[in-house]
Amino acid sequence: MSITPSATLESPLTSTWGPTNPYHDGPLVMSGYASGLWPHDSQPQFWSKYQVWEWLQQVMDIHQIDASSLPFQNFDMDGHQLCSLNYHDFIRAAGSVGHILYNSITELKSGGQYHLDIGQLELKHENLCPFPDVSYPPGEIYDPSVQSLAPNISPTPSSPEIKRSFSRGHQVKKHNPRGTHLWEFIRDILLNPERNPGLIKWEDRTEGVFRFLKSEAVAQLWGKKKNNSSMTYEKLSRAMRYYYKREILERVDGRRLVYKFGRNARGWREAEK
DNA sequence: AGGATATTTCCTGTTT
DNA sequence: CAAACAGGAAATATCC
Repeated sequence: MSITPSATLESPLTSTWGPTNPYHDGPLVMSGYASGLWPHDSQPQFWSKYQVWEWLQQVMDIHQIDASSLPFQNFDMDGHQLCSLNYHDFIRAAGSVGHILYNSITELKSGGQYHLDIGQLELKHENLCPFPDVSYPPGEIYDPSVQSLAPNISPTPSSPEIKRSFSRGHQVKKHNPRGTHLWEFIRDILLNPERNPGLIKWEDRTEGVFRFLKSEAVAQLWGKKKNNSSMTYEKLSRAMRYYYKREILERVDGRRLVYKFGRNARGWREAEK
């Protein structure tokens, strides 16, 4: 599997994503996925090149790794090709973050279960991470600044256009304050069990019930995303409660720290119902 | 410039 | 008692 040195370096996806990105080298580079359109309902094998990039961006977001340090050009491929890469391919293509990406895609491939005999589906034990990861402190507040991973893969001065605005088909609809809405942020963490340091856990996957395991850590991560270091679970939960009225979340009383996706929350289901 | 949307911040009271 | 949960109000941040 060669990493395809990207012949089509600047494909159609290189428009620009926000000429107004106020924080150039800021801690965050903003996520780039269109709200509600995250293709989690499809198998990675079927992702388009664009979706592969969205996945890359999301994994970077969740790990608080500056996405500009990731050579997206090395992933100029569709989901089928992505799924054929082995661990070393990822290391070659992404350096030290390669193993995170590998774990993520492996998780998605096996977790996403079923057919598509592309020849993988090896290892499917989420508890058996084949590679030692940067494991976040088990019971500590996950310190986002611990980018112990690929802190520098040469900050590629040539601004890697992770950007979006793929005028293809739909997308770019509403407006959301900086990238993702809170519920999408939560959903995406849930959908990335790979290196999710036990922040949130599914209680009932098919029903959309989940529980915060490390509420304050999630709040910190959310705050990090919104560039708000004073975010707390107290405040985050207020925002969560506002979702009840909008039916993005359903109330789950009795169980503390437990929420459930409502009819207006999209993209969290396994296959679709 | 201004309205709409989505939180963020604060707070008082209740429940677990 | 220490967390969570509940919502109302008002302040903010972004978007378009």
